[in-house]
Amino acid sequence: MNSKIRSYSRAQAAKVTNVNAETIRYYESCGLLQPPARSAGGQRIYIEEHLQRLIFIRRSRELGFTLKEIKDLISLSDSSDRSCSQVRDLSAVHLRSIKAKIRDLKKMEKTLADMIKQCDANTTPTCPIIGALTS
Amino acid sequence: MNSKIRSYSRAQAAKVTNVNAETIRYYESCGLLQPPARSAGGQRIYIEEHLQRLIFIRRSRELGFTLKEIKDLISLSDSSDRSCSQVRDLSAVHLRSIKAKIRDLKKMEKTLADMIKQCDANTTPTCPIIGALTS
DNA sequence: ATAAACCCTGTAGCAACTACAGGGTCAAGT
DNA sequence: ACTTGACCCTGTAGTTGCTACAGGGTTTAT
Ligand SMILES: [Zn+2]
Ligand SMILES: [Zn+2]
Ligand SMILES: [Zn+2]
Ligand SMILES: [Zn+2]
Repeated sequence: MNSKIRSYSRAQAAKVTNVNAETIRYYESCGLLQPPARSAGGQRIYIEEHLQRLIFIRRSRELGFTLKEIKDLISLSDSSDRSCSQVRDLSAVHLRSIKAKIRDLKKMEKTLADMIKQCDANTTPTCPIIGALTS
Repeated sequence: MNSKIRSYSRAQAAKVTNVNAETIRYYESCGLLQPPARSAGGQRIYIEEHLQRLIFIRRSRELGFTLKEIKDLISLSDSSDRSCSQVRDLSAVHLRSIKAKIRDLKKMEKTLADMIKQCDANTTPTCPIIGALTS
């Protein structure tokens, strides 16, 4: 005998996975989420499998992976053989891009902080921030 | 007697300011760049003033300011009175958002680096990165 | 005169959603 | 059985900051 399969409406899936209900539909349209079964009236019926994938996507997004990268991660995780090194490489590439972003932002941060400091010390009628941007 | 005014085509302005020619048109459409005079044939004729503004916009973008923020900076820089503190405040708000982005990225960086380390040390058939995202 | 190089407008594409409009469906309460 | 309200459906448009066309017109030089 089969055990009963727990199913979920879109709103329920959204609540459980902490992924916005509209976004769930969007992920399906991008091919990130398998299209679920439909009720007689045409409404989507999600099962645990979908929730797991949604959580996978959400976690990956929280780590800054693009949807394209996540798609690749998903297919790697499905094809179990030798995927470990490929997952590692994908992640390493992504890590480098994060480091690059941090570098860029730190440069902005420093420049801005310096400018604001000059602005604080300013006694002339012209704002040194505007000056620096205009020069 | 007037000195001659040096004028520039879009491509020339792009070259001098290091702003893409299409982007220059885009900035005009957003109200960031004053619409320049036109030739008899309808082509835009830029002068130094436009170049300066384009450089201002580019520098601000390099500091991560949004176009909306840049618009505000421009109107502050035009209305010279008491603008210094307002420019400072706008910049300080922006600086905070940069700091927040850095914090987020650093968290991602750490998590990812840890995962990759675990992946390197992995001897099981399942990639621990996939595992961590799936769990 | 004719070609190359540029310009014009308007529109569509990118990423990753989010927010409708204008319907249809479902479950609970009466 | 019926109604209400909450949900769902599709398709489309908006967001940000560009970038890239298509299908023309203009300028400039030879
Ligand atoms: Zn691995
Ligand atoms: Zn990445
Ligand atoms: Zn100032
Ligand atoms: Zn900002």
